[in-house]
Amino acid sequence: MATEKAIRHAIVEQDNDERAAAGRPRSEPARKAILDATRKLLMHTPLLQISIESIARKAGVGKTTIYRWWPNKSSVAMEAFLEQPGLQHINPTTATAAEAIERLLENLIRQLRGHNGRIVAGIIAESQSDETVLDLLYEKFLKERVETLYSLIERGQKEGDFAINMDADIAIDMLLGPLFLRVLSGEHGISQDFAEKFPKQALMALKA
Amino acid sequence: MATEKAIRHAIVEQDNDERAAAGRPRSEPARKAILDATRKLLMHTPLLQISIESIARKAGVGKTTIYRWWPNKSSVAMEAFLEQPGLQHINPTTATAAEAIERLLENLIRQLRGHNGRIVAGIIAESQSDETVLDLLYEKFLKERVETLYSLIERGQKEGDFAINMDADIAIDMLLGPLFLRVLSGEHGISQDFAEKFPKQALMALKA
Amino acid sequence: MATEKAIRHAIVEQDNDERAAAGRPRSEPARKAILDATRKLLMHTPLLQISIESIARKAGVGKTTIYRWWPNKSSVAMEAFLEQPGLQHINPTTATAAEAIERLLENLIRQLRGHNGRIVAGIIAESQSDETVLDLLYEKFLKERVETLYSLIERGQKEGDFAINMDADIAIDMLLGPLFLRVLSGEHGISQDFAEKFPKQALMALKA
Amino acid sequence: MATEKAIRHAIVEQDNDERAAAGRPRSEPARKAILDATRKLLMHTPLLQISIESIARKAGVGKTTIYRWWPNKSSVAMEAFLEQPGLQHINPTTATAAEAIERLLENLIRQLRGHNGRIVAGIIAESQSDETVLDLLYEKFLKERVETLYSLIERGQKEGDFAINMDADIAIDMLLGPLFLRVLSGEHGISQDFAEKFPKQALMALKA
DNA sequence: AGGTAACCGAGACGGTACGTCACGTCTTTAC
DNA sequence: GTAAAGACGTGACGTACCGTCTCGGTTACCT
Repeated sequence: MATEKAIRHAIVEQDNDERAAAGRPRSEPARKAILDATRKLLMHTPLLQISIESIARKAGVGKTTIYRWWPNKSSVAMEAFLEQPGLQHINPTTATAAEAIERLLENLIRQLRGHNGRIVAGIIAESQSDETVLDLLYEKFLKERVETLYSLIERGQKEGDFAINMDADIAIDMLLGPLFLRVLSGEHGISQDFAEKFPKQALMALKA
Repeated sequence: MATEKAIRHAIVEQDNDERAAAGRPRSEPARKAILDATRKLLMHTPLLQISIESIARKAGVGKTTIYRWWPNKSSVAMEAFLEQPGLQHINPTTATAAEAIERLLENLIRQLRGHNGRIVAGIIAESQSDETVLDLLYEKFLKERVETLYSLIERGQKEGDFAINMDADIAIDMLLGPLFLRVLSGEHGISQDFAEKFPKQALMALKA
Repeated sequence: MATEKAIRHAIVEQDNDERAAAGRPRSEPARKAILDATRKLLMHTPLLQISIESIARKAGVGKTTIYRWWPNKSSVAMEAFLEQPGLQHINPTTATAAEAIERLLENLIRQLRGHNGRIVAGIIAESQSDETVLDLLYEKFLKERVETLYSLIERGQKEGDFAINMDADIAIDMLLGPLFLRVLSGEHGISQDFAEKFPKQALMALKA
Repeated sequence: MATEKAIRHAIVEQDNDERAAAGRPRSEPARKAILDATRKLLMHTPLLQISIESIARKAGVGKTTIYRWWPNKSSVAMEAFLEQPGLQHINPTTATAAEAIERLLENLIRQLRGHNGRIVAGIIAESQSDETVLDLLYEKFLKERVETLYSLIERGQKEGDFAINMDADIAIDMLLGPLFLRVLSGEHGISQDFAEKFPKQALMALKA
């Protein structure tokens, strides 16, 4: 059923080129109020302790309006998270694959520090009882970055910069794993020290 | 209060050499029933969806008995998890630091595949709203392994096997991060392919 | 506002001799669909459990169309009930007042057995939180019968058939009370046995 | 399920002679608070418009505590109604059956005037979608009175005071029907005028 | 013929209440 | 003092309807 709603949602999002559907159209103010309220709550409360009711209350919105458009609170949190400015993936264009990966990691670290880290951690936590949430997080946030990393690693290998006997999937895990480990490790997430040292050290590990 | 109980618990566990406290002693059958029931529930249900009530029901035990000895369900799950055979840390004694790390990783992977991975993932998820749980997981399960890795990395660096300009903390993250990433990534956790390739590839990354 | 709508409704019904109002006229098919759907739902569901939404759904009609013409579901149910054939009051013309009353009661019993009884019971029940509904039921269904009974009782008293020291209002209650008591008593409403015996026995009670 | 709870309730009520059941006993203050709150709400609100939540709120009690002991709000209302002083049935002992019936009716009228009438009307209304409620009302309130009337009518017939060709069931309906009709007729229920005249006139109807 | 007014279906909206579940605490009897 | 049992106040769940609203579209009368 979660899937059903997610699909409906996706369809509604996409068929804006066709003529408007019958009935009163979705309220944009309500949508914004919900996502704003969610973002504000996520500032100082772990997702697990946030309830749909508290979001509805804070947004001045009926519970049903939330349930009509999102299957669960993780999805709301995810949309609130993804809608922020500065979260789009930018494909780094640099001379070498190594440099591009370094930029990508720096960028990702910047995006996952502070509140955002807490939010992502909350979503991952919640996903442990609902796989579709995790899939959505991958699809909407990670996929582009992973695919970019994949091609960069291949390029680096072809150009002789990176070890040739290296599984790309595992290499990607070694680039992203430490990040998420820190994000999930509570307290203050990614430290300044880690943010500075990790991209360079990760690259070293890929070198031939 | 969680902390208070955890401490009481620790004391109770350790003062078995002192004279017995007054009153009826703790019921060992009840303790076992609780942990058994928890393990069975964890086989096919994510921790998030398990309730203290369901554990009590399944164990044929009063809720109070659980609350008396554990501060929350994550702690129960953790004790159920740690009490299994084959989970102790074994300090690998081999010729080289590299080989020792490889053994340690292989061992850890073996311990985190299947159900155990789901349990650990559940505990990490739950920890997002309660830091003490994460601390306990580190203390009881990860600490020894991390410390061993730490000294092995230092030894490898001294012996010239590992890169000298490498932050040990980050290196450890690169060894453990991919593991936990897989464990948390749902579905079937650590794949056979990953299990075989990762330890070797991780070591490559440390090499000078 | 309920009153307002009821009044508007009444006007609309009656001013068919005046020139038609501007704008699209009321849709007769929609009106019929609503009343039909209501009747069908009332066959196997108590009024209390029927919702405006379920009527609209079943009738293939917008909720607004119902709210535009009826103030609440009891009014819809009542119109659905009253629109049936065989429910009009027929003033019995017989030699004696006693016989006329007997005919009237027999007729009323016939009209209130089966589904109709359940519907009336539902309307009375609903009326406990909205007096206007009860008023409407009296006005549209009971009034004529009560007035007829009133004059028949007076006639019977004048002709010496009925006790002279008898309050007519109370006498009417004794004629109608048992009927509605049975109708409201659930299960199967008015039994065959009651239907046969009551009119005669009620008359006995009026005799001088 | 309603039945299940009602049965449980009944059992709990009756086995007070056996030894106390395990577990924390039912809270008498909570029970009283619930019934008091219900009575107060019924003073100025029809039962249909009262919600379990409003009762719980007013009583300072959890919703579950109500659901634990009563299957629906009608049952709560009924117990609140029946627990009042002066509602017990008193078997009138007088010289003649006629006088006894007159006393019984006077007593019943007294018990059903004012608020109590509204409450009973609300219960009957609610019962239209749940037969068990009506059964309970009969069992706990009406049964004794009906049985007493039954034997009084028989006695009156034997003694030659009442018409012999009279169905006792229907006679009882003619005694009680008008009462309930008035109670259900909204506004102010049983009028002073009715209260004074009805018992005598009803008796006249039974006379031979 | 075009304008306009009221209708129609669809369905989103802010609400209220539902009946259930689990929480963590408490109060009882029994061991 | 611990244990099982189970009631307690609390609060969130996800659902059903409420009565209102806002759309695009329709249908009749009135210029």
